[in-house]
Amino acid sequence: MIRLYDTLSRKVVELRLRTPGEVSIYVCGPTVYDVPHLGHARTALTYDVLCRYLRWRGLAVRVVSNITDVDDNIIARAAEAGSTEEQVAARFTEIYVNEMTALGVAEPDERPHATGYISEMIEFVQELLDRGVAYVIDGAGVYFDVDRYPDYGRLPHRRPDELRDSAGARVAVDERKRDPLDFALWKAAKPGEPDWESPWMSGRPGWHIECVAMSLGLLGDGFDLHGGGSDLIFPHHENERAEAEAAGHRFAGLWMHSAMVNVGGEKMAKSAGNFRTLADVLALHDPRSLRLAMLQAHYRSTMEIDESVLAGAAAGIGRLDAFARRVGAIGAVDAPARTEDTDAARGAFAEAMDNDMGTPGAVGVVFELLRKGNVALDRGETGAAAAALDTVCELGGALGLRLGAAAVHAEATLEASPAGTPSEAPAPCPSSGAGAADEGIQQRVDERQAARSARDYATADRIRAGLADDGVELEDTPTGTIWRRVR
RNA sequence: GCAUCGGUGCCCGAGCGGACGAAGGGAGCGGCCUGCAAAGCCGUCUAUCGCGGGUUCGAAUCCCGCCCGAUGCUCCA
Repeated sequence: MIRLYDTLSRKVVELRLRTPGEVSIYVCGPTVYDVPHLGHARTALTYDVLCRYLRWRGLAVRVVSNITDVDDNIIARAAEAGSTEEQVAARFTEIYVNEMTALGVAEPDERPHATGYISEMIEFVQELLDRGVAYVIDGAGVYFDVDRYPDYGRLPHRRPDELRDSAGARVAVDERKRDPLDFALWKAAKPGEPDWESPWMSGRPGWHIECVAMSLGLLGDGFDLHGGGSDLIFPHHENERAEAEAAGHRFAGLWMHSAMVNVGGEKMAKSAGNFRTLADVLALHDPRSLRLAMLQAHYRSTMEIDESVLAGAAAGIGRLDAFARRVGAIGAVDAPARTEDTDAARGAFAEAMDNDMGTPGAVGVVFELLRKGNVALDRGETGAAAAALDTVCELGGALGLRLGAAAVHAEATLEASPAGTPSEAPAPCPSSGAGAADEGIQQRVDERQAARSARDYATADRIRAGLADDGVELEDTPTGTIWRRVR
C-alpha cells in the first residue's frame, strides 16, 4: 500500500486511485520568466522520483506538468529586455526543459502551455459566472466570489477571516471587489500587454484558472494527485481547488507538496542574494550528485544545499560507480536472479518508499546492499556480487540514479562472453569498451602491467603518474587493471 | 502579529511509543588488503536525540512551558 502525506487532511493517507492500476498526476510547472534554480530542481526531482517509483511498483502513470507562459513576471521581463512575451517564454521554456533533461528528469506525458488552453479557460470562467460564483468588474476583470465557496481556506488550514486580515496588507485591494479575498479569473489587458478576446473584455487568464483548465482538461475530473512546491499551497492551489469545485468538478484526490531549498539558512531567493541557478550547479557537479543530495533529505523537509552537501553526495555517487566498475571487471558470471540479500533489500526499499516516499531510507537500503556486494566480491563470491549489482541498479533506477555513467575500461570485460549472459548488467549499468582514441591509453596500461610483472615498479609508477596527468585513473583488480577518465 | 514545520553525532540527514545498544551518506583517524596507490572491507570519533517539566512499565518519538530557526500569510518550486 502506497501512502503519501496529503496536505488537505494533514495526514499520511493511502494513495487511492480513480482507476485501479493507473495514476494520474498533475504537477505545477514553472512560470518561464527566468532561469531555473535549485528549488525548481527539487520540485521536479521530487515528482520525477514519485513517478519512477510508482512505475517500478507496476503502476501506469500519466503525469502532466504545465508551463505557465502568460503572467505578470513574463510581461515585466519582456518589457525590460525589450523583447516580446513570446520570446521570453520560449527562451526560458527551452532552458528549463534542457536543464531538466540534464538532471535526468523524465519528460512528463504532457507538457501543456497555458497559452494553448485559453479557450478552455474562457469556458471555465463562463461556467463559474453562470453558476453565480464569479462576477465581472468592468474594465478590471472577472473575479471569483470567495463567499460562495464555503470550504475556502481548508487547504492552507486558515479560516477565511484570518486570511482576510492579511489580504491587502501588502497589496492594494481593488475596493470594487466584494471581498478582499476574491481573486482574478480573468484580467483586463493594459495597453501593450498580450491579450485574448473574451465575452467580457479583452485580457488574459488569471494564474489559477490556467492550472485548472489544463489539469481537468488533460486528466479529467477527480484525478489522483496534484503536486507542486509548498509555497503554492496558498493562494495558488487553494484558488485552483475553489474554482474547480465551485464549478462542480471533483478535483485532486491527494495534495502533495515538496519543501523548499534553503541556502545559508534562508529560503533561496534573489532578494536574499543567495540565488543559485541550476546551471551553476550543473556546471560544477554530476547531476546525479544533486539528485542523491536531494534524495537523502525527505521531500517534506526544508533542506540546505551548499558545496559540502554536494561534495558529500558526489562521493556517494563515486562509491556507486566504483562498485559497478569492480563487478564489471570480473566479467560475465552466473549470477542468481535473486539472493537473500537482494530480496531483503527490495522489501526494505519498497517499505521505505511506500511510507510517504521515504527516499533517505531507500537510499540507505541501496548503500547497504552495495556494501554487501563489495563484501561478496572481496570473498570471491562473484555470483552474489553480480546479483547485488543488478539490484542496486534496479533500485537506483527507481530513484532515477544511473550507475557507471563514466566509461569503464577493463581488459577482463573486453574479453567477456557475449552479451545476454545472466550476469550482464541491466541497461543503466556500465558497459565497457575502448574507442580508437583509447588505444594509446590501453597500450600504456599494458606497458605498466608488463613493468609490474617484471617488478620494475619505478617504471610502472612513472607510467601511472603520466596517465594521471592525462586524467586517467587506474585500479588494479584481481582480474586485471581497469582505467577510466576522471576528467 | 497570526499560522505551520523543525531543532538528532564533526557535517548532512533518517527514525516519530518497545527490535534505538539511533539508518544511510560525507569528513577525520587507525587497521586489513595492495609492490605502492586506487577501489574495497573492518573499527573508531559517534550521540545524556534544543532546554525544563509531565504522561507511561517504557519517550528521540506523546502532552505542557520555554528558547532558537525556517517557512507561509505577498510573485514564488
